[in-house]
Amino acid sequence: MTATDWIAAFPGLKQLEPAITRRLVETSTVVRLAAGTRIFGPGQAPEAYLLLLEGVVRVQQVSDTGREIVLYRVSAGESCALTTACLMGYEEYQAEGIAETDVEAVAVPRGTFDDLIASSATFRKFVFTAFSVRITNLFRVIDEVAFSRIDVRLAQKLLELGSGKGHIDSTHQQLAAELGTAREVVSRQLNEFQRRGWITTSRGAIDLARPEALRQLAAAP
Amino acid sequence: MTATDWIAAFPGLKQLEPAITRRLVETSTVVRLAAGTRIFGPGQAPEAYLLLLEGVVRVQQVSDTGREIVLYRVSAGESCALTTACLMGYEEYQAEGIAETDVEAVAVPRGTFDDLIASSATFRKFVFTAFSVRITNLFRVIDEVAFSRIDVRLAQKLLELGSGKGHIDSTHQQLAAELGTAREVVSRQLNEFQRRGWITTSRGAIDLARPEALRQLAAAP
DNA sequence: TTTGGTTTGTGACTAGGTCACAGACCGCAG
DNA sequence: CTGCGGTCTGTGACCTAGTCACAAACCAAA
Repeated sequence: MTATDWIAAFPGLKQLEPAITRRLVETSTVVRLAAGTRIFGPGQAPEAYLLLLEGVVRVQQVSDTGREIVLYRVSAGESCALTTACLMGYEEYQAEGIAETDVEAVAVPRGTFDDLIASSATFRKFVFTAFSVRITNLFRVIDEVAFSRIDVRLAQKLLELGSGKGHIDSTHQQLAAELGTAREVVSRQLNEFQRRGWITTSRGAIDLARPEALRQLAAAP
Repeated sequence: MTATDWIAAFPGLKQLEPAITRRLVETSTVVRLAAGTRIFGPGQAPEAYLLLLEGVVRVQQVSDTGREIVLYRVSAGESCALTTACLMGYEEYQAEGIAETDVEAVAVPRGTFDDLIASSATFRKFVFTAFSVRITNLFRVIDEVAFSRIDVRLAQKLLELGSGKGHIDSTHQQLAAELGTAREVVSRQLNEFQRRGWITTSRGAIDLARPEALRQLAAAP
């Protein structure tokens, strides 16, 4: 990945006007962050607009009582859109962003970001679409936390995390943090799933034995 | 309120460049909506950027099971920021906006909004700050729904709704929708508050007898 | 093989959401 | 004024989920 061709990784940016593209490429830098790095958090404002080339960033919230909940994830090809709102609005961010894997990203400085927003309708569309997706997503999170049963939510999360390989490397505690619930609750639900033969568990890992059964539960009203 | 002086109602817009101000005033229209009007909702995309001059818009979500939760309110002097994200990103909105009182607002057409974003740093700042505030707020909602006790949340809500006059005109059902919980739960908590002498209740109304007691509960960890 | 940290299991209890239904209250038509 | 229908509130029984305390299992490094 050289400094000049990363634009190709973002479908929404391919249509950018040539002069704009040059400005973007010239002033941005490609940064690498090790897994586990805290990218932003309360009292730690982000100072650049991030476009992810590789890896995953997890955005989560920690309550006063120490319980956690995952708000959303940013993957390759996406931007840290909400971070930007706070970047632009100078508000303090309540959530924190953690590099879940090694991350490679383009850091667009504040000034360039502002210029791009001003001068390119394509870039505006790109940024606002990203916003839009995240916000719709947040609304879904609120809906689920407030109104969905925990077994349904856990089934959904298992399918989401184990998509494809049918295997998940997470502790019960980590799954609880995903859902914003308590570890014991996850343990009990997993036991129930295992009793029904839907999954098999071992320390720090889960295998989906009957994903279709989970899918049926996940689709419950 | 004439068509030319409403800008004064928005502190963030006072610094706008004169040419921009003219453009904004000339292409926007002041609209009036009766209390109860549904301004936007699922399958009903907003087609203008709204700046509230008078009244309150309630943005809420209705779950499949019919339960509701209030996400936030937009008051005079504020903008329907999140709506705009969806307006710009062309995403379908999951939530709905209801005029809670009679509402007077400036409707800025999509084209003008786009022009303003492009040409005025002041307007950008205004819009992004509004975003920022809303998102921070949404994060707080998620935190409270996921981790706060219902008695604490109800006490907070009573104080919020009864600010000043110490009187609230809401049914238990409406309060439940504010918090995303069930009516019975609210009824029981209100009975408990009344038993302690903190409030007095009557059909469709609540009076705060000892707000300082509620405040103490609301501040609980 | 011991030791210490991490992960998981479990029982007892509390908080809160669900269900079913009863009664209270209110405005209004007769 | 008196019923009447609709809305609002109260309540008990029950279920789900979160909390607390503690034990057991597992793993890795000393």
